[in-house]
Parts: sequence; C-alpha cells; structure tokens
Amino acid sequence: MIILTGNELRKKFLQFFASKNHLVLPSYSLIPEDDPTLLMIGAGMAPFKPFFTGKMKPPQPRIVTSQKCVRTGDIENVGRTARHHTFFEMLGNFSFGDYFKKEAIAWAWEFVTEHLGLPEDKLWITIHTKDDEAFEIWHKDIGLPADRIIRMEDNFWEIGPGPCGPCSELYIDLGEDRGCGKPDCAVGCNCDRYLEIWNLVFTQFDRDEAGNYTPLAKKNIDTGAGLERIASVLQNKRSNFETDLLFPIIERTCRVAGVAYGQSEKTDVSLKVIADHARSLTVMIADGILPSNEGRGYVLRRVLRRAVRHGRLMGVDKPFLADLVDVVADIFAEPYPDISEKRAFLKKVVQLEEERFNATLLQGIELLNKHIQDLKAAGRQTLDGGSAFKLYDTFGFPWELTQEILAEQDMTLDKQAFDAAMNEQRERARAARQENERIELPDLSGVVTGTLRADAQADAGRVVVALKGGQVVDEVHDGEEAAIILDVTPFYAEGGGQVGDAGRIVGPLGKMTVNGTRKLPDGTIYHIGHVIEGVLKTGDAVKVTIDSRRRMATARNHTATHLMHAALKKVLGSHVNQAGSLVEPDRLRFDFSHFSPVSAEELAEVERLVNRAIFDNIPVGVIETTLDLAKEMGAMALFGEKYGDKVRVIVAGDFSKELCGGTHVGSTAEIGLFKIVSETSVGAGLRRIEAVTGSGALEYINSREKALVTAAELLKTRPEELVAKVEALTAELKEAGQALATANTKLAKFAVQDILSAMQTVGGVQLVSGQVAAGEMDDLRGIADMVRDKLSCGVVILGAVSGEKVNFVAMATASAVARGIHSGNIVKAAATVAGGGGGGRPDMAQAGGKLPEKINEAIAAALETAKGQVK
RNA sequence: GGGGGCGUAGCUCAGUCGGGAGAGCGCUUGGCUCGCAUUCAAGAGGUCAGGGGUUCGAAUCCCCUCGUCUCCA
Repeated sequence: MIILTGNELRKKFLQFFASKNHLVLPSYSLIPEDDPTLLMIGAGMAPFKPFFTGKMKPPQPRIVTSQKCVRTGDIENVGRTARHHTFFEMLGNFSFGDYFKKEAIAWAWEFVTEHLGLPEDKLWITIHTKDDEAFEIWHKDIGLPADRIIRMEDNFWEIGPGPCGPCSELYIDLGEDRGCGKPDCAVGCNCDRYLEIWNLVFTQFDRDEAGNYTPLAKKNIDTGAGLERIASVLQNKRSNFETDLLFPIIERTCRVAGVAYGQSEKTDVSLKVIADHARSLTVMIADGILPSNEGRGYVLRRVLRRAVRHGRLMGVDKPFLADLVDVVADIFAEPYPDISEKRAFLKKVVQLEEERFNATLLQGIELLNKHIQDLKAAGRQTLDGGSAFKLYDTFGFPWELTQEILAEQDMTLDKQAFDAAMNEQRERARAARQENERIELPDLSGVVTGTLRADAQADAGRVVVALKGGQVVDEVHDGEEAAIILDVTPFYAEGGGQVGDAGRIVGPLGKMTVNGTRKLPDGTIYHIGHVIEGVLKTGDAVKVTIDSRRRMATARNHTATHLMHAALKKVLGSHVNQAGSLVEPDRLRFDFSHFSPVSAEELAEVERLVNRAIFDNIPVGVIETTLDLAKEMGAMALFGEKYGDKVRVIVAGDFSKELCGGTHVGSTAEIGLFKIVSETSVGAGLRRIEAVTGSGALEYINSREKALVTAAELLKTRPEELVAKVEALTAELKEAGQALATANTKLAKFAVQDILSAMQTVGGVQLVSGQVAAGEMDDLRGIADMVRDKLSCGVVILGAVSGEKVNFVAMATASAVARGIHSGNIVKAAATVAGGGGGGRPDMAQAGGKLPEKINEAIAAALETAKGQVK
C-alpha cells in the first residue's frame, strides 16, 4: 500500500483518468447552476444531471472531477462516526454514452490495486442481485474469486423517474480488530471493519412515471469515491478525521481549547464536529454563500453555530472559528487557491457571525433564567415544552443548552412536548411547501447544438429548433408564445445578471417579437417571444434585428456596474464583493458584502469616482484569456466564477478589470452620467445599491428638479432659497404653535373661572360640569386639570365639541375617589347619551360620542351619575 | 416557501385592561466649586418603522408592507 497525502491522492485520481482520455474539470461551485431543485451540490454527479438525462451534450463524453460536496441531512451523526461529514470531496469518473461496465470496473480495479497499492485479497465487491454482467466482469475479466463478489438487492441507484441502474461497490477489509466481532460480521455490516471506498453506478435504464424500466440507448457511468475515506485507508488512520485533510484543524482546536485529542469520548466528538464544520463553512462562504435565515445561508449559519456550540462544550467562550479558517485555507491551498485569496473576507464573515450568535445566546440565557426563577417560585422542576420550544424556535437558543442549564439547577425540560411542538412546526412547513417549479429543459438530444454559434454582426439566420411550452414543434403560429433557436444569432442571452436582448425575428411567412434571450446550461442561445404574424417554421431563413436602444441602455448600466464595483472597493475597502447583480435597460441593482450602512458621504464619493471615470472617457476593452492570466492581470473574479478554457476580461483603463460575459460600452463616456438612487439592506452583511445612467439618470434628476421647483413655487420662493425658506417657516410655525398654546392657556383659565362658578356640592363633594371650547382631547384634558387643581374634594366633568364628534373628560381628586367617585363610570353615562363609549380610571377618564348636539344632555346625565356615586 | 419574536428620544429599554408617551445614559444651559472630577436644577430631543382598518378614543387590537432576529423546509 502506498502512503499518500489527500492532495496527492486527489491529483493521482485525476491524472489516472486523464490518462484514460477523460477531460479533467475543476470542482463546480457548491451553488448549483440552473437547478432550483437543489440547495447545494451534494454529489459528484449533481452538476452533470443534464448530461445524464441526455438533454444536454457534455463537452466530452469522458469527464473526471473531484467535486466539493455539502450534505447536512445527517448532520447529527457527524463527529460520532469515523466518516460522516457535512463537507467532503467526491472523486468521480463519468461516461456519457461512451464506455460502460467493462471499462469502469477494470479501471477502478487498476487504480486501487496498481496505483494505490491496496492489497487485492482485502478487497470485496458488491453487485446488484440480477447483474450477471457485472459478476462476469469481476469474476472472469478481473479474476476475483466468486465468494468475494456479493449480490445485494439494494445495489440499485434511482431517484424517482429518470435514468437509473444497478451499481457495484468496492469494499476494503480493514481487519478483524476494527470490526464488531460478531460471528456474522461481513460486508454491509454497520461496523468499521468493511469500508466502502468506491461506488460504480451503471445507468442503463430509464424509469418512467409508471415504474417501467426501458434500457437506455446511451448507457452512462457515474462513479463516486470519497476522498477522505480513501485517504484514511492510505494513511492507515482509524477515521477520516485523522487524515491530513482534517487533523490540522483538530490540532489547532486542541490548542485553543486546551484539550488533547483522544482524551475523552466527549471532547473528541466536539473536536471532530468542529473540524468538519470548519471545512464546510469555509468552503461555503468561499463559494459565495453568506449567513442568513433562509436557503443556503441558513444551512451555513446552522453549521457555523453548531461549531461554536461544540467549542463552548469544551469551555471555549471566545471567538475561535476565524482562526480555523486559516487552517482550512492552508489545507486547501493547492486544490482551491481561491479560499486562500479570500481569506480575510472569510474570516470577517465568520467572526461577525460568531459575535451575532453570542448575542442570541446571551439573550436566551436571560430568558431562560427568568423561566428558572418562575419555576423555583412555583416549586416546580420541569420546564414545559412550549416555553422550551419558543426559546429555540423564536430566539434561536439551542435546546441542548437549555437542557444543560436546567440540569445545573436539578431541573429538566419536557422533551416530549418539545418534540411534539417541533414536529408540528415541521408539518406546517411541509404542508406549505409547494412543488418546486421545475424548469423543464427542452429535450434537445436529437439536435446537433455543437455547430450553433453566436455572431454579433449577424443579421440573418435559420430556425433550427422551434419550441412551444418546452416541446419541440415544427412550426409556431400567430398569437403563440414560443422559443426559437437559430443556427447563428447576434442576440445576447441573459447572464451574469444582465437581461437578454430583445428584438425581432422575421421569416418569409411570419414575424416574432423577441422579449428576452436566454441560454441553456450548455450555452445554446434561445429567443423567447410572441409570434405576431403568420408562421415560423423549422428551417426558415430569417432576418433578425436587435432593439439596439435597449441594448445600449443595458450596456451603459453594465459598464457602470463595473465602475461602481471598483469605486466601492476603493471607498469602502477590499472586503466589498459582488453578491448579486441585475442589469436592465432602466436601472442597475448591485448587491455586495459590507457590514454597515453606506453613509451619505461614502455614497457621494462612490458616485463622484464613477462620474470622474465617465468624464475621463476611458476606452473599455475586452480581453479573451485564461482564468489564470486574468487573475495575474488583477481582474476581479467573482464568487462561483465558472472555470473554462477562455474567460473575458472587461478592462476600463486602470480603473476596473473584471471577468464578465456581458455587453459593454466602447468607452466610459458613453455612459453619460451615473446617479445612485438608493442604498438599502438585503440581509446581514449585505447591502444593495440601485443606480441609473444615461437618459435614466437624466430622467431621475429631472423628476427631482421638478419636485424642487414645485415645492419652491408652493412656498413662493426660488429653488436656491428653498432651504432658507423652509428653515424660516419651520421656526415661524414653532413660534406660532407656542403662541397659540399660551393663548389657549389664557382662554382656558377664563373657562375655568366660568365653570367653577357653577359648582354644586353634594354631601361635601364638589361637582363641576360644563361645556368648553377645546378642539382637541389634549386641550380638554388641560382645562380639566386646572379645574381639578382648584378643588379640595371633588370631580370635574367637561364636554367639548370637536368637529362632528364630541369629547368628554372627567377628573376627580383622590379624596373624591375615596368618597365613591368613579370618573370612568361618569364619562360612560355621558357617552351613552352622546352615541359613543368611554372609560378610564377612577381619577381620570375620557370618552367620546358622535352626537355633538346632545352634549348638554350628556353632561347632565354624567352629573346625575356623579351625584349618585357620593357615599 | 411557511411559522414565531422584535421595531418607542442620539443609545439601552419600560409602557399593566385600549383612555395623559416614560426611565437610565448621553446632549444643552444654569447652580455649587479657584478649577476639575462630582453633584444639584432646568431644558431640548418623538412620524411610537410605514400604510390601512376597528373604535368616541390605538404605542397598545386586526390586516398589509418594510427592516431585523429566529426556527422549519
């Protein structure tokens, strides 16, 4: 057996299959492209789905990759077993209608025995029960004894309808001492003795909705071998965590936590969890995922917080994950250099999220302490499931932590009720979930798409495919929504956030307006639109015209986006990275990572820099080169940038260099003018800027100016004096308000005199009532206040007409309340008469009604009620 | 996509049953003091996130939107 590092193993695998004429592709981003049904890439074959279904043609029939994968389905097992991970790399060789079982098996055997030097007598094979073909190859061609080839019923790979087939797995016997010791221990046993190292899937059937299996004309091979697993075998380690792909992270964590690996079961689990999670969170962020409360971002957040919690279990209460990002970046320096390059950014994201989590923990502890006090006061020892669940569900406090803290107080939580609440939540989510709208790829297996091309100069072409509702048809008619594929097209497809071109396709017998242009994952461009006249047929020679005004406006916004991206980096710092971009003819929208709102000054500076670049009239050039050379030039490469042979770099002098496939202006001056319209938040650590250029900017400024002029006209002044005018008016208004208030107070004082003069006394309690002029409830209360303050022991009842309504207020001195006066009931009596309602405290109450004409009658009724209350 | 919490003065937050918008810190001014720390007093500061509804009356109840936190998928 040969000892190899993880990096050597990965390289060796790729090289081996390259020598068998496979195209070596770098790992795809974790974010699936054009596949909304997938949250994240979780298998080596996932990026190749369209090739397997035959709907899309692969660049070559033989491909080999080492694919980054994230799976969080059985996250609970991570750390408890030798090889569960949330992040792993899958080595795989793929055949799309090319070689099949014979070669796949032979090469797998050749690789593990000759290139990895695994001992032949320790290798075991499983095949599907009915797969005699595989048995023959393993037994006859390879020469493996029949008793080491085991037939298993569940060696069949399928997910719903679609391509499927039997599979064959390679196992290695790691020796009796690694096993469970049971007499029936064999391949397939749950213990660690027999380790599955490679799964070869032979997709040879197509399963339809009814469950019928028909043999595929073009059979495929899809294999997957866990890099970490094989590394553990080659490095003679008992678990994946001890390989050089993970152990450095454990070592660093040990230093931080002050523990040693192998000391106790409990800390070992935490160390493994942290090592695993550190890898997945680093790679996720490097692929452009940011912590959030939904989708992929939430997966990331959960993984990160779980790691923090395990740190705390070992007594680490200060942030530590950012350090581990360094270790991960070092481990992956060779295969994934982008991680190293983005190191500072990754650490910042991790650090902020750790701090955020600390805040939620503190909040949760405070809430839990309140619960504990309540429980103690009530002499109880079990926290009800509802409260525990709310702590978890609403405040994000880990329930295990709740349990631990309760245990310190000799208390428990009602886990059953907690689980019930959790299941309810799950059910709710499941019920609400509607089937993800699948983007049906048109079946283009019968079409040669390799000869199609894009040519910006083209003004004519031929209809190669016509589509209606995702189905290939021979012709499309007047009034129908359709999609057209041309043999050559000048249309630019939607991509990189830029909307596709619009325009017109005119054939000999019909016309179609093109509303949008899109691209299939293999690059085939199709035009979506509405047939407005006659008919378009496959084979038709057509004339094409592009809406050039729209394209020009879009190009202005696109180039401006690049300039703004560069300006943002200059003004805010290098942590600014594009997180999303939308380029339309009317506006541009740009999302980027930044950790606080962008101040007005910073926005003004960005705007100034961009406009200066526009006024400098910098030529915009397009350079086609390789990704490596582009990076050397210092071009900004975005997250999840697709690696291909050729990349386009858009260069605007020294100001901006960025990888991009979109349309741009020839020189920055064509943008005309750049104006930021808004700056908002789109989530934690993410900001969004919307801006306009060219005629859009002019329109924006015009509408602003119009508002300014109108406002100035309304205030009878000129726009340039508007600010001074508004300041003066505001001061004047305030003064007038104060003058009014003092005048009202004076008037109120007279009113108070008036009302007091009509005082009655019943049983020693002074009763005052009357109607006053008070437009607002506040004024009415003010007057009542003054009247009450003149009373030694009494109650005041006042009414006032306010527009079409009437208000009442009653106030009583404390002594009067002691004598039985209840203001609330007094105003209720008034309100009943006046067609309303009311209430309040014994010493103060207010009410209202809709019948102002009954104000006197109402006050009289209130007075009678008050009289009756005196004890 | 679905559920829950939160949004009140510059900051941290209280606001009970629907009935008078508050506290602490900070800020301004003044007093005590040779001066400073301190302390005392007065004052400024509010679109109760925004919009709609119910009600005589809404920070408070209902609906929608936005922001933010959180759980589920």
